[in-house]
Amino acid sequence: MPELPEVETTRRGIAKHLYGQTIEQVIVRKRQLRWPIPNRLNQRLAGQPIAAIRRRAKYLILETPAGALIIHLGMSGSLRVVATDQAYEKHDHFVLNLVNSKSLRLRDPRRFGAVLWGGQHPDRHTLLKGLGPEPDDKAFNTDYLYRKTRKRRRAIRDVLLDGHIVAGIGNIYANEALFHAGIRPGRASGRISRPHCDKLVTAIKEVIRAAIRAGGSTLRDFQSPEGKPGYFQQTHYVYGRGGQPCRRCGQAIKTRALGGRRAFSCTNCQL
DNA sequence: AGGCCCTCCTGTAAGC
DNA sequence: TGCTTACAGGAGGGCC
Repeated sequence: MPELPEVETTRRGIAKHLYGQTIEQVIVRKRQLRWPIPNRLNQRLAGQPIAAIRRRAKYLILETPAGALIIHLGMSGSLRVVATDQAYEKHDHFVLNLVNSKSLRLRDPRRFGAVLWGGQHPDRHTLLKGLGPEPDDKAFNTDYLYRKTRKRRRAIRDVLLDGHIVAGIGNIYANEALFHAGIRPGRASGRISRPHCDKLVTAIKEVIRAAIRAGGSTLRDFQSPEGKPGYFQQTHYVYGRGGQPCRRCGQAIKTRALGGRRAFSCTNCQL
């Protein structure tokens, strides 16, 4: 569910409650998420101060002197900080109680999320080590995307979803960025010219930056840790707008299945 | 090695 | 109204 902007919104929302705090207790209420939550997290983390909470792609990394906890929200995960004595909600699977009587809770109805032990070097974890650059990284530039797509037949939309090429982009922002760059989602990525790669890189950086500013997109499940919705979906040009008029030219937005996931485009504005 | 497909799970909404 | 079905923002893993 949550893509980079929603995960970053979550990070910012919980960070202010976590900085300088100490973990009192770890409670695993349902161990089987995408992978089983590791044993002994309570022994590892009880008494540990929270040194930082970072984001890499769609992963959140909670750092303590004893090691780092890696959290992924999957499709339906959300994190909130509430009073420890507040009743659990349905699907609250993982809990970090803090010494200040606050509680960080991971709620994840579909259980595609993950809680993993990252040790002293979470960025070397199997799931993180092969990730591509962040969209806002200087390393994610025209030359890089051009090079990565040469001789590739894959649809450009699917390339953007591949975290090993660029980190954190999901179906919403892939479709939105492609609209702004004027490229159809199904175009073979190897056939995209250098000027269009340039447009696309710029569009990705802008769309992601704007979405973070707006607090992400609220679709089915996502809300920020404060319970406020994200507002970016109000500025979607194509995603979720099948059949509706293009905001630029008025032609109906087309929806099509691409690799089992929907792709949205305006066939007039995008070539 | 690239690329395609399947899979995990529940909630929601559309369709009949 | 109520039952059934399709689909959903992720992404690793298996297979060709």
